[in-house]
Amino acid sequence: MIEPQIPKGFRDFLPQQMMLRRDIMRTMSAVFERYGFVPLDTPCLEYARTLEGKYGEEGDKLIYRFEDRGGRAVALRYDLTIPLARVAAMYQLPRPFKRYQIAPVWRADKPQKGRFREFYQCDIDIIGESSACADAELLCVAHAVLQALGFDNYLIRINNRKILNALAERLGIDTARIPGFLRALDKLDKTGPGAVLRDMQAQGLLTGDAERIVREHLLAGGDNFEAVAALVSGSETGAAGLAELDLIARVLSADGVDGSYYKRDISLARGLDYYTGPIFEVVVTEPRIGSILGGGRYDGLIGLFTKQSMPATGISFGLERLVTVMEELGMHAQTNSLTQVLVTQFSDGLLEDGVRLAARLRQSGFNTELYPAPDKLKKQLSYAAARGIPAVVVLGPDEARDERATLKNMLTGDQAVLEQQHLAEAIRTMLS
RNA sequence: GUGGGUGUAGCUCAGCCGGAUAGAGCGCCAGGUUGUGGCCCUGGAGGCCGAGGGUUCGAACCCCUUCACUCACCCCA
Repeated sequence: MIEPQIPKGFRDFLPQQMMLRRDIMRTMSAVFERYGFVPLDTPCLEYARTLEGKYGEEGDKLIYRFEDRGGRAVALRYDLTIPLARVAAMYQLPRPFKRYQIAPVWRADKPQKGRFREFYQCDIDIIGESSACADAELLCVAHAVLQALGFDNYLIRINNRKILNALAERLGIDTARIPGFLRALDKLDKTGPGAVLRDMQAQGLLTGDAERIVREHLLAGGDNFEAVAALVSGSETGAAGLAELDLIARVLSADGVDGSYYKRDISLARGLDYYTGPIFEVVVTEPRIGSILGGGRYDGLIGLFTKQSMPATGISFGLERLVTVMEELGMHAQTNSLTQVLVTQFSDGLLEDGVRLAARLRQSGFNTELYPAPDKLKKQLSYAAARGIPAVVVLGPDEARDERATLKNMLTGDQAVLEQQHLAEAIRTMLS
């Protein structure tokens, strides 16, 4: 006997969980399509060189990489963005190109709460449009998806790499050290200003008057976004970044997104190296699970795969995290079955009658099961009750003799004997 | 990659300083009700106490090793 096991960080999705996941994916797809996004899929396997060097030092270590039988270096996709960039470079797509993709990605990470080695991302991206209007639309979609799923307790954090770069420049931090600067800054709401300052000092980032500026503008408390904005508005990059965020706010507001759902946040940095403009993250307050969505503009990325450079922006929902939050908050009714009607089987002699009746009910549009054996009625009713099947049709010798059947409502316990030809109508009424 | 925690029935767990046939609740199966679920009552099945080694008269309990799971850090969805 082989001990049944699955690799660490990988999971089976049993029906109960699969139904929740499927519902979330359907809701998302519907919203995506309502905003004009079209579906796309790419292989799970890419050549390693396609993925490597795109995610920063930490990211590269988490790529599942191996050699195929022909000795080629291949890798499981780490996200959906790089494969999209590859696609955008390989095909002549109409632009702006708006696609969505819901698919698993793999990271050789150590699993923990809400974090797995195989997990699903749900991405929307807009390629070929440099206006921040495109970024804003992504956030409108994000908001619409979360609303459609029943979320209310979340915050869309918005920042801009241009502003951060202008800030770094103002502080005299050279380009090579910006990632470390951002990493330190990103921890502001987690570890507090003191720790951030110490981190920056330890990295030797703060020379000249930089430390004073950081203390007074970034870590002083109050509206540090405004303070930094004032600091960088003189620089061309900084001003451009600020203008983009203004445009985004205008679009969100006009789309009817309440101001309480989003916030400009100077400490949002995002880990990936490839972001160049507006960046986003959505956090939920209740289960502390990190972000449920992340993304931003990556204008330079597609240029890595083709001479023709192309602006692009995108966001990614973490399906697992949405599921975790929805489960912990009891936001979704759990079901064990999608069956609407169970036809009981009374005895061998009534087998064909049962099959025929079930077939007719299916033709009428009901998800219908015929109980698979002539067990005791008690057992058949328990089967329906345990799965939450709302309607049971009992077809015994008495009923069969004169083309009738007993319809039982499992929620109320009510039942009635009906002509078989009136069953469908009665079930429809019962289920509505 | 670093550091904690936990492994006992299908599930959630109890089992005090080592002591006899290892327990509970839930679930499952059967019966009470030979054509009726949920509630109630009765009974039943189901455990190499994660694995290996050691200490001991005696180990689920103590020690070592190992594996698995889990949480946190780093980073991220």
